[in-house]
Amino acid sequence: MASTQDIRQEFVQLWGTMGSFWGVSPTTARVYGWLLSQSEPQTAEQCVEGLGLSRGAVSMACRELRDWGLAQVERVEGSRQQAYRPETDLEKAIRNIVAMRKRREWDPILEHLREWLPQLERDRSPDAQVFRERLQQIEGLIGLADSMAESFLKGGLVQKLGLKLLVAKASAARGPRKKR
Amino acid sequence: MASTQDIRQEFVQLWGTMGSFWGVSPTTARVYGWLLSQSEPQTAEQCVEGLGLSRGAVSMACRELRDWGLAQVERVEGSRQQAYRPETDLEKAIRNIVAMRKRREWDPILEHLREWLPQLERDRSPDAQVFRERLQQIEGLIGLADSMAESFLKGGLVQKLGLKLLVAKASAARGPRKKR
DNA sequence: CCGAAGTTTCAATAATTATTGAACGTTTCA
DNA sequence: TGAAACGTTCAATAATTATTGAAACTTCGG
Repeated sequence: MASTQDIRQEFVQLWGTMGSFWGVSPTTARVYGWLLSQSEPQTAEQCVEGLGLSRGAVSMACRELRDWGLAQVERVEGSRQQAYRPETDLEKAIRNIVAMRKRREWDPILEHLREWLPQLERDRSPDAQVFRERLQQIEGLIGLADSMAESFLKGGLVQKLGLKLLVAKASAARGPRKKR
Repeated sequence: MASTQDIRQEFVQLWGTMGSFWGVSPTTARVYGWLLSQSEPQTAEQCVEGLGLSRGAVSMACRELRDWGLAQVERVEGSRQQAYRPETDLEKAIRNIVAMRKRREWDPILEHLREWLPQLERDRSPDAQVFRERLQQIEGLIGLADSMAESFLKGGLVQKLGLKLLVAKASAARGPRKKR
């Protein structure tokens, strides 16, 4: 049967594979997972030992975590060491990630689309017409996603929408029983 | 000034960089972009010429697009060639992508979490306690994301929620004028 | 059944991305 | 001020992922 230590390692590994999902390297994600799995803030040394990474890799991962607002650095009492405290409010963590990816990735795409659309209007060929319509559709959809992201960043979309969905899900489960 | 051809190339390139966003290789994403940018379904040969890719790469990209439900294959009249027609309903496209990623990536994570949680209860140390609470939080949040994804897949979340947001956005723009 | 036209496969290679570790900084305190 | 303890950087290297292209396969008309 798996010990807490085993599960911790498996969790850290799994969490690492999700790195690409939110745009960081597996190592950075693993370090965040490691921090989350511990009750106390961890020093770089502890991360090195726990994860089998090089000193440099831990340093870079922790810096990236700080850039994303996913960890804070603290001084350890009576030592020169630093310890990293993870952001444990996951909704806040997600909000930080969404904000950064939106700024870095979506916003430039929207800009490009809005720059291209007027230029395409000058070409009256049916082919260019279709292309323009497609870009317009894309612009609309990404614009919508952008609004949703913004709304999420401002308030608690998760609270409002999430609760509604959970209630709906619960009542659906209560009513017609699960098939099979 | 940029011609339609130039813009098409830039768009295809940009679209390619978004591949990692939804979990396919840049080439696959570029081929989808190319198909979207054309008014008529394209043969493999046309993709090769338009994108400067090898025959094999186009073949693999198109297969992946079919797997994701993002393109259909059609026979060309009076020829043995095939032509690829892209899914142009973008909401449907997104739904396909969400469905596949959910199945491939989120669902296994949820399974693991639900397998680990009971095992952690046997360890009564305060450390394991904290770890368990963190995993519980994660499980709750991913579970919520899962419900939201499911709701999106079933009905038109975009229609319902999107319209609401668009209206809110429009009225905000009407009221207080844009700053600067 | 043959061969031409087209498509797919996959081992080899190229390109990209992640990781290391040794050298360089910085801080602290005797 | 010096040296020990710790942190950071980045060029070199390793690992991973994407792409090619030549060989194998399929389909179809004659």
